[in-house]
Amino acid sequence: MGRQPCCEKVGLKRGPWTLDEDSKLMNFILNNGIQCWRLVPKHAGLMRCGKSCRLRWINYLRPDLKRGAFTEAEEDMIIELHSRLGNRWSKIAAQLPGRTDNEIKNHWNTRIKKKMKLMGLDPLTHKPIIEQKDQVFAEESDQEIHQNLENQENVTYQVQQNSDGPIICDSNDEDKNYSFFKNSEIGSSVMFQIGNFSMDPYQNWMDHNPFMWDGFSSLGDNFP
DNA sequence: AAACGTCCCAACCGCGTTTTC
DNA sequence: CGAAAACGCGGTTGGGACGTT
Repeated sequence: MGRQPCCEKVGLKRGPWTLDEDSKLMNFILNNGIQCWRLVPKHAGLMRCGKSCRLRWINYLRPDLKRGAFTEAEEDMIIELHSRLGNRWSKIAAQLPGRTDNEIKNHWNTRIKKKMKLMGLDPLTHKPIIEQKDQVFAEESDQEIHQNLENQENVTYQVQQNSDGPIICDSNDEDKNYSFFKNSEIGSSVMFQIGNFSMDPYQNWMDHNPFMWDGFSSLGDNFP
């Protein structure tokens, strides 16, 4: 023995909701609340399954939905939350009043992903995308890293402007310039903790670059 | 104006978890 | 306690809207 089936599977309507269906569902829920989604379509006079009613209510009919375009602040928050929570859209939506998980997911897939790629960031990892020419640096630098490892603890580079945008320069060797930090502030310094470098230069970059959403760390441990 | 391509989003699908019997 | 349905979530898709050729 288990639960009763949620609805009769035959004869159910699918596809886009009509105004009449919306009206019936809205009126029923506003007058009766939600006790059991299985019973909602039956009592509201709808030929839909409870699951479909639930989705329609949550994503479209709920009176507290904000609707309209996402603001810059909302986008920033989504990016930050995604970097911490990954594709846990319902958790992300819980931090954005009036927005649904479906809405945020759609916005992420259609807008924010592209925006991040344009910024040179991988939407999956939120870390800079290493281009082909940078990979040459990464490969060449491996040997150098190990040489430095024997000589000093930290290596400092400075971010400078050239015709192609920000580059970092080895402060100890003016001939060595690397087009690596495209979103970095001109004049800032970059210090690698050489002692923590591994054999994999790509992993080194992932683990030790100093530009990883530091501004968001203030949000602390308020998230589950 | 028509054909085609791209974008966007509502809705569906399938799966893991929770709840109920 | 196990079985089965409800629930909730994330991935995917269908098709309308819009832009481009």
